[in-house]
Amino acid sequence: MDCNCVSDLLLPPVPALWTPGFAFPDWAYKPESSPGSRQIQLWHFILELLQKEEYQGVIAWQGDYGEFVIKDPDEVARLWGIRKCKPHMNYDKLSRALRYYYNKRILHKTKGKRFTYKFNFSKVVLVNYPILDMANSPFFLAQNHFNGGSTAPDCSPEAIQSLFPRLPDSGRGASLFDRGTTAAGPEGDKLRLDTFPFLGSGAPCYSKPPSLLGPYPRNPPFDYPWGFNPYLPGAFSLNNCPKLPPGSLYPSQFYPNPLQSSLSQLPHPFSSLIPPGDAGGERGAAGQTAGTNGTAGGQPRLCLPSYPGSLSMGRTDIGNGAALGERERVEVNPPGSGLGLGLGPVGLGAVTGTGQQSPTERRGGVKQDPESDSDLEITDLSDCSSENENEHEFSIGKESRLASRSQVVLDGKKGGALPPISSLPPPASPHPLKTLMPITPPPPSLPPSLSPSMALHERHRETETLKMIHS
DNA sequence: ACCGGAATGG
DNA sequence: CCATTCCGGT
Repeated sequence: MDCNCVSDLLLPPVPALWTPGFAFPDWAYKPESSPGSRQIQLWHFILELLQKEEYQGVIAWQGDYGEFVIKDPDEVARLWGIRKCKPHMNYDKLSRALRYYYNKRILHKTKGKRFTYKFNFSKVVLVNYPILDMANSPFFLAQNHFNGGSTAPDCSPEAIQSLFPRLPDSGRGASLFDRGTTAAGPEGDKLRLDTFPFLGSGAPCYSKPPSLLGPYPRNPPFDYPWGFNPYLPGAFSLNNCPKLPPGSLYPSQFYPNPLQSSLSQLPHPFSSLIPPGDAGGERGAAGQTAGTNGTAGGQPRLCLPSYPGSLSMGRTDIGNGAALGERERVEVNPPGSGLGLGLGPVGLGAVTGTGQQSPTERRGGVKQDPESDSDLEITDLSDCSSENENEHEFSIGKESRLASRSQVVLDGKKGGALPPISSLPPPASPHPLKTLMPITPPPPSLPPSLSPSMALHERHRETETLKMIHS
């Protein structure tokens, strides 16, 4: 049968980013993930749901960073079934699939809490547009921390390099890579770490990525080498971008673009660049329609390459755009390179007090008690280990390959489907910040010092401090 | 509810 | 590879 899944429909021509001076690697333009444009993956889907307000009654972030609760398992399964054209999908099966992620370290179960899982992004690397992504990725922010700052994120040159295959080297200025004397193939180039101060190895570990450092674009914490400065309006010529359909749950090709989402979260200049018209597109799942605005998913709005589902970060991949393999990846966690991004947990209290969760309590089982995890950020060492014995870093007993793979995860999507600022709830929001934040990741509980009311810069300071303490 | 093995399919 | 489906076991 041909269930008419939306996913089958509209597979838009590959989007592309034409921003001059900001070339993306070939793979970035690939519609889906590298390896043969796979189908949507469950965890991608989960993330998608999570970032959509419409589904908060069904699944939502809750608890620790990266932790989410499936409030309505059946519904989630149903949605997944629709997406995959598997009419007989049910939570049992879906959960089986989720369980497979344990080994891959993409997810793990939060024991003791029903229907609660947690993304493990500590090893996850945002591939596409790391810089911005990191800014948005609460996981990234948080987990680096939580998983023991020790668990360094991939800051190794290799890792980073793999992240920036051959990025922008826009006109002026330094290129991302040091084209060394010796010719460097796609593999030979060395990424200049200094390019990403916040990733920097020697550099100070910012508790937050640049884009979160300050409320306004005014003074970027640092300069962006290749002349690209996300804070500057010209950074992304959104105007020239071909638009894509809203990051809908369906066509995976439409994965929200990190970059864009990042923009949407950036202060005015950028957010305003984002074309309105967004989400909504869903066919109100189970009736919970997109309250936002029912604009059918007709209008495009992405201008970046769609999210490559599972890009492999293997540096080799890059040159050959096509067959990216997920083959052996670079050891991403070189023992020595540990430096974490030290990103603070700060999710910028987006949600803290907001109505992130709709009372769709279900089966009276799902506890909604953020407190349980709400200890300090630091506490979370448990995180992956919530029970996860073998969390001892990577060396997954199984296959190191798996491990690396999970890091590959790139995000892609995290913020993308955020409703355009314009469609966000009225400014009524208590905190201005809120608008800047991803609705997605709710920092369940912030240390007092990080309360949303705190000025951003203050927080930054604060975070820095914490960071120092931690170290 | 949750787990993970096994078989199977795309 | 990534699920999907089934299923026995906790």
